[in-house]
Parts: sequence; structure tokens; C-alpha cells
Amino acid sequence: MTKVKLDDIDLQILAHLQTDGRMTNVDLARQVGISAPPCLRRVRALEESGYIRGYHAEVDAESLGFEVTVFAMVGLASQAESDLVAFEERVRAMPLVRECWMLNGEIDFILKIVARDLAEFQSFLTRELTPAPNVASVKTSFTIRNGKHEPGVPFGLPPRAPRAR
Amino acid sequence: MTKVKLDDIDLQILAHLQTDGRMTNVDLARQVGISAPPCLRRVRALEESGYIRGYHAEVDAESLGFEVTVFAMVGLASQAESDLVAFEERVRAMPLVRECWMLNGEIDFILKIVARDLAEFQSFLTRELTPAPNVASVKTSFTIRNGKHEPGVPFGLPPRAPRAR
DNA sequence: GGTGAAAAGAGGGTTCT
DNA sequence: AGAACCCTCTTTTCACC
Repeated sequence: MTKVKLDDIDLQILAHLQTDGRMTNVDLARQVGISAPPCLRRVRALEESGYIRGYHAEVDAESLGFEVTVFAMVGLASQAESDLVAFEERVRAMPLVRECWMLNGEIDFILKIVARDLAEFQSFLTRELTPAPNVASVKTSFTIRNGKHEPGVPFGLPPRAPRAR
Repeated sequence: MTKVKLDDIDLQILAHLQTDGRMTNVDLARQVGISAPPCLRRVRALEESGYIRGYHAEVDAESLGFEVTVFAMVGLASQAESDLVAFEERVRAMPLVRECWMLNGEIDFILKIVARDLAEFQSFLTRELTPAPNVASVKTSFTIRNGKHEPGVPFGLPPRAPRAR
């Protein structure tokens, strides 16, 4: 199931799809220098072996009315593995929490939270996050603006022309 | 050019494409309950008005050999707007920096950094980030694991989003 | 990996409400 | 205006070499 090795073409495919996840298979094949059918076979294999976890439209949060993005640093009272997992599970059920990373050091988790407005965020913070079991401390930092937002991983793909359909 | 208002169907389209950015237009049309051509027109309008900023494959960083994800809290010596912008510009040219958010409070920026290994990260930190102009302090937190990774915005629960059918 | 062909989807034009 | 039906061209996705 898991592919043992990726060659240059696979890496190029991944880089291109990370940049433009909706490009057609024929365009992709042309870009990486092979014909469409083997290209599609590679993409399917990359999907099934888990190298590609999914495809997502990147939406503009602000213009859609989600004007509050906050990073929350969370400390837990107990760091037993079962308690860490329990917190992650709980956080997974909170739609406003978009990302959750476990950290080393004094802070246990960093959460990226997206809300429509301050009221929604405050309500979430005081009624859901802070009172959650085992939560010892929550320190929040509001984002003022986003200076860079690149997906995934630094493949180092050269700048690409817009789509040709 | 810029759409003034989004109706329920537009919101459903955005939610579906955020979840599966590669679904075909006919599938999407079926899901939101309209026929394919107007559905495609809506998608194009959403792209051109900036509600959809792009489409990206979500790749598995670890299995691709990017084993180090770090959050860096950066403080600048000068917070003049021109200096903030200059820092953002500089960071935009650093491939290892995937996201950069300006924050309120004592920390000025939070950066998400992805590297292949510790050596690559250390080299980046000591040779690129810390010596960058105007950087006063850098505090890094290594991630141990990722507990949740959802794209974009919490459409999921409808605060008032009705169901068209 | 490439080739050729059947099936499916994209995108344009027109009509209807 | 905006949505739906029809039509043609492109893309996807098989078969097999």
C-alpha cells in the first residue's frame, strides 16, 4: 500500500498539485513530461498511499465574514498520554479550532481558531475551551493580519503560469 | 466584479469545495441542487471575486520527509508600519516559512516553519531568520505532533445557514 | 510509460420564467 | 437577470501494447 520510493516525476506531481489542486490531469501530465494515463495512475497511487491527504479550496476568511483568527496557547494540568489524546479528541469536535499542534516546552498545545466575530470567539473561549477538562491555562493572541499563507511543504516549485484550460 | 452578496447555494459550494477541492462540477451541482452550467458559473464568479483564492492538494509532510514543523514567535526592534511590511516581504521569500501572521501584544509575528530535518531548520534559523534586519527576538516551539488539521473556515455548523433542497 | 477509444465533464448558446 | 436544456469540444479513464 505505501509506496517505497518517489521519483522526480512523483515529486513534481505533488508540487504542482500543491500549488494548483484543480489543474486537469492532461495539464499536469504535460507539465511533468509524461502522457495523461500514467500521470493519472501516479496521482491515484499518491492518493491511496497517503502522500496526498485531500484537496481543498482556499477560501478568503475575511470576505466570507470570518474576521477573527486567533492563536491559543493551551497548557494542560496532566500531560499523561491518555489526557493529551483526550484533549485532542475534544478539540477535534470544535469547529472553530482549525488546527491543533502539540508542542514541547511549557506550552502543551497551540490552536488556530477562526471565528466570525469577537462575540463568537469570546463565547467559544469562555464556554468551550477554557472549561474543557484538564485545561490549566489558555493564552490567546489575536492576529492582526496575514503576511503569508502557503500550503503544505516547501518543495521549491518554480513560479508557474496560470491555468491553461 | 466583486459580488455583493452570497446566497445559500454559494455558501454550500464554498463548503463543498473547501472539503473536496477536486470534486467535479457535475457532482458539485448535484450536491447543491442546481444544474451544472449555472453551478460552474457560480464557481468561476467565486474565484474571480476572490472568495476562492486557490486550490491545493494537502500533502503528508512527514511521509514526504519533512519531519520538522516549528512555530516561531518573532519580535521586531521597530514596529513602524514600513518595517512590519519589510519583514513580511522578507519572510515571503523564505520557502521554509509557510505561514506568517502579525499578532497583537508583545510578540509581533508568529511563523509556521516546515523543514526536512533539524539541520535544515537550525541552518535556516541561525543564517536566515535571526540575522534578518530588525529582528529582535525569536522564540521557537517544536511541534511534537498534529492533532487536527482542517482547511480554512468553519462552515460546518450553520449559525444561520439554512438547507436548500 | 504509451496508444486509442468509450464515457464523462466542461463550457457556450439559446430559450424560458 | 438567472436558471435550465441542448450541443460540441475536451478531459478522464478504461482497454491493451
